[in-house]
Amino acid sequence: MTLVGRHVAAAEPGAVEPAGSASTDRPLRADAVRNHELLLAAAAAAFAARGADVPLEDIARNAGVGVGTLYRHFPTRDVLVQAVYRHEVDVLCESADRLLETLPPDQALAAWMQLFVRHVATKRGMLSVLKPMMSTDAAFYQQSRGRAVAAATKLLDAGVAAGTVRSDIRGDDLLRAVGGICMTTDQERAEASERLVSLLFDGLRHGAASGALPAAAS
Amino acid sequence: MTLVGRHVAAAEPGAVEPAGSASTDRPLRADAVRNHELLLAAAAAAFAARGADVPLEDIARNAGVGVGTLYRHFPTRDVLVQAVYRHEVDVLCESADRLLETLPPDQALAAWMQLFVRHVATKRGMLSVLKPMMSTDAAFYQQSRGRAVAAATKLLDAGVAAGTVRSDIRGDDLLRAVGGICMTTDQERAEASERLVSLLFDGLRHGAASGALPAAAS
DNA sequence: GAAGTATACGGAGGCTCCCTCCGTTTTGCA
DNA sequence: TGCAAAACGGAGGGAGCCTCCGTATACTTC
Repeated sequence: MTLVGRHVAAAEPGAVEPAGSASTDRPLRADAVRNHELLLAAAAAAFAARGADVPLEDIARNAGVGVGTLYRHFPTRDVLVQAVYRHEVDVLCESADRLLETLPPDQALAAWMQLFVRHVATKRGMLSVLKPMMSTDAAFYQQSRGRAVAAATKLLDAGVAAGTVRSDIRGDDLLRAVGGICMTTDQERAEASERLVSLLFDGLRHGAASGALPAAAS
Repeated sequence: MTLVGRHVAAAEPGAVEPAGSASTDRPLRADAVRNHELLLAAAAAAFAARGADVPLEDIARNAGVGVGTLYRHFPTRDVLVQAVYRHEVDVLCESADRLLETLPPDQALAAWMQLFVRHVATKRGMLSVLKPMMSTDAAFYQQSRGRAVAAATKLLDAGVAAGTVRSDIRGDDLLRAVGGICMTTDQERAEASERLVSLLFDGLRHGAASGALPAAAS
């Protein structure tokens, strides 16, 4: 998980720094990096538990940090929401690689789909803020989606190569399907989503090549 | 400008009392009716001028009324927003009848289309609140739209009957077109919308049954 | 039209949350 | 080890929210 962008500047929501690349400014001090991460984690938990309207002071307190620090890192509630969102997507996408290293492709895919369900469930509280921002700052969200699609594609491709996953499903289709299931499922019963998604996964295995050329389908 | 949802007490939106019509309960006292209308007017003006985040206290003050009174009539910001919206649609639809009584059908239609432009322009500030509510309470907004379509249809039909408006356009098409123009037009220049809409109107006259060309209405 | 009563009004007050400001602490560098 | 620069923290002044209850006003009845 890369981090350490640079000191987050003005309140421009939309100019969130991609943290990985070396930045033009001097690097953050060690304590600043630590607090940035603590705040991100506390915010994610708070948004998930209590919606996007949680008092920022609570988030600061839970992060073990003063409000001043919170505002220095995230001058605006919107900036914080976006940062949390981006961070969660980062984690999700990176976990795809990690899963591929430790599990057979199809199992990695199954596990990742479940992670995705959790991911969406966690975001639900933020939705009321996220949705308006999606039209305001469409590019940002498009990009996040793109990364998720790339991760899904990678997993699918690995499964196809191993012959354990069918080859006629694209990454964006998969994402749409899983996302749709999460959306329509009852709020409180995330476990229903998980079941439905694992059902979907079984579908993905059906008709896998198993070493031979995949059967045609549409 | 940074919005940020205030701590909003949960309350049932949905039960908005029209106040004008006789209700099943005992009728409102005269001063209550008056204040209800004053508040509605003040809220409409405030939302249009300063967005849906205006302090409710300001609205109360501009209505010449105490906050307590505002909260008695509209326990929630959402309730107030919905009430304003409904009221504006009411006014718009009623004006269709009034225009038909005082003007030739085609001029009534032209005038109404311009009113509609103003209507949309006025609503723009409320959009940030209105949009989320539209998914929450879709039936309500569907119904509002239905009434607007009915009004448009009535005007079109009158024009067709008089032979001054072409007959191949339906009410909902017209509304979609005008609404679309208002949406895509630049925020500040409502006057551009008005010009585009009057252009649209000229199109409506083209191919009308009779060849007579009435003078343009303002 | 006077008296009585249900209704409605108003705004002070208590509370929550926001966000800035600046004295204090920590970090990294020489 | 000493010293800036960077970062921290939280007190404090505002702004809005919403409730509560004493006061005023509108209907009703006689």
